[in-house]
Amino acid sequence: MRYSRQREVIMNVIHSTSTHPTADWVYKKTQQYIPNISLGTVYRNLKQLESDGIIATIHDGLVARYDCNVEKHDHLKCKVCGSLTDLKLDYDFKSTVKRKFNFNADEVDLTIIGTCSKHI
Amino acid sequence: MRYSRQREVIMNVIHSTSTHPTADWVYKKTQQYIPNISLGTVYRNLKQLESDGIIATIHDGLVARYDCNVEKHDHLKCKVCGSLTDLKLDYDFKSTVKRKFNFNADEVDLTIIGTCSKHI
DNA sequence: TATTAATTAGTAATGATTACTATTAATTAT
DNA sequence: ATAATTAATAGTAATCATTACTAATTAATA
Repeated sequence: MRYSRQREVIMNVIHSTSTHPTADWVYKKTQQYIPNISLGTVYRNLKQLESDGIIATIHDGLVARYDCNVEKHDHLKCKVCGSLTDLKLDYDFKSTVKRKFNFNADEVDLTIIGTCSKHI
Repeated sequence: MRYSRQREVIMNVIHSTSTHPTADWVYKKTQQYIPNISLGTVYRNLKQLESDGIIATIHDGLVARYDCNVEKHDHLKCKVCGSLTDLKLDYDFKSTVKRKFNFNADEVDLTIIGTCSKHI
């Protein structure tokens, strides 16, 4: 993978926020630095950065969000404002599903849906 | 909500499988009974059945799947064949997130990704 | 049986994402 | 430093899942 200014800006934009932005949000933000950047370039680079393990993709309903936190973690999703917050829970389901289903678990995708502290 | 043959067939189709079908799969299946059924009708009814608590929607990556099992449960997703299997795990995260984040949890969306018994 | 309003088929529109192509630009060998 | 090579880009068209729209149909009801 060789250098491109577009990719560098995209990386910086993603690392500048913890809001788990969508591709469109990243696109609009990068346009502030490279006005004629293409949406396809954003998508291509996000995919590339993910496969290089530099960012992570979160499927939030029907849109993809991107996360610069690549360590395994879980999310809190607020029904009211739609915000997504990182958290790390403690669990170990691997042995359970191996025993009960002979299923080899690799990862756990866990989101808790509810109301965040701002809207209680 | 008043009776329609389309909705009845859609319900029967969903209850005839445990594969968590997509809207398109349901559409093709209902066409075997009502050849000129409209895809929009399928979507509208799936949404209606969900809001009546008769079926549940599962967001699998970027497509929606539908489940006649409306009791709270979790899923095993196989990376190889894409299959989705129901299971019920034991956990209680509500008190933890209330204490740590003052977050009011309503539901947990939990999927374990890995390899199912058929492909080990 | 006539009236009313929910439901439908068919089609167009939307929104997110991917594919395509000619051009540009980062690297590499000269 | 310059030319050759090829990854990456901008711009646009295409795709896929889903939703919106509208005139016609049909289940419930008075």
